[in-house]
Amino acid sequence: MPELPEVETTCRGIAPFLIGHIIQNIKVHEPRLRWPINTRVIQKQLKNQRVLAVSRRAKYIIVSFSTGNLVIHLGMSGTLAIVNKHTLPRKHDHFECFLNSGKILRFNDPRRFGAVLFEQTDPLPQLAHLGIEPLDKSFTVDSLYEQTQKHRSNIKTFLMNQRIIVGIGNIYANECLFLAKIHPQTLSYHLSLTQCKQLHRAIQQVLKKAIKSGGTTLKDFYQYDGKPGYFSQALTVYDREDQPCYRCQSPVKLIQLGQRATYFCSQCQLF
DNA sequence: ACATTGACCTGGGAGC
DNA sequence: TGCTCCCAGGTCAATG
Repeated sequence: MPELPEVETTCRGIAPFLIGHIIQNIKVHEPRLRWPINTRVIQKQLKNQRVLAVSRRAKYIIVSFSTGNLVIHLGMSGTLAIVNKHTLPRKHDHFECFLNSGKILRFNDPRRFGAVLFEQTDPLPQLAHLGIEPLDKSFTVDSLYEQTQKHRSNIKTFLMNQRIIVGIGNIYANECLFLAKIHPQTLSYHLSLTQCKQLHRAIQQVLKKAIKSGGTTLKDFYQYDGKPGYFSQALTVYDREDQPCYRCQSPVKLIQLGQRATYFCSQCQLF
């Protein structure tokens, strides 16, 4: 579930509890995530190490140590939480880091699509093929337009392709296209420069606003302190099939694109 | 080199 | 109440 705003929210939330603190112990309750957790390696590399930095790249969270990096992906249903040491583990708590402050960093993930890896190589192999950060200065209208001309898929699938732009998943792809008034089935190379301008603006606006709201909680996502994200209340088309469009009142449509639910207004969003 | 499809998992809701 | 079916925010390997 977690897209860029949720990962960013999580990252900002846990960072103050981690940076400068020492990992005293690690427990792996369930190593069978997307890639199996190598418990022995993680124990050896993290134990008694100080956290130097916490950062985000695409939908990955990177916790840096002098020995290497812990790379965490939340998959579809993963959350990270900071809890006190007496808080009992819940079902699907797969991984825990015990800090010298008495706090625990816990990774919970019912569907186990997430990942926890330790990497010593730089650059990190998981991140090698990732595209541009949409909130970065380098993400410009021109760079977006150039990319749209290079690809053959519809613009919604394009937006979700992590090799092109990172961090946008199904919810925010729908939301961005609604705000930009672009039909999701538009072929990316048919977009005009003007449409790219609108889309560029929409992407930054939607993501920034979602981060401010603490992300979107539909079902599984919670912030590091257990609070939900409040952007759900600001969703304009996602999960609103047959409900009136906030701009023109015509019913929001639902179609499948690239096997994903795609919501849009057929009156407002044009080719 | 692209774009598209199925597979990986569990849980919750709808329908019977 | 309980069963089955379908759906879910992501990614990657295997196809075309």
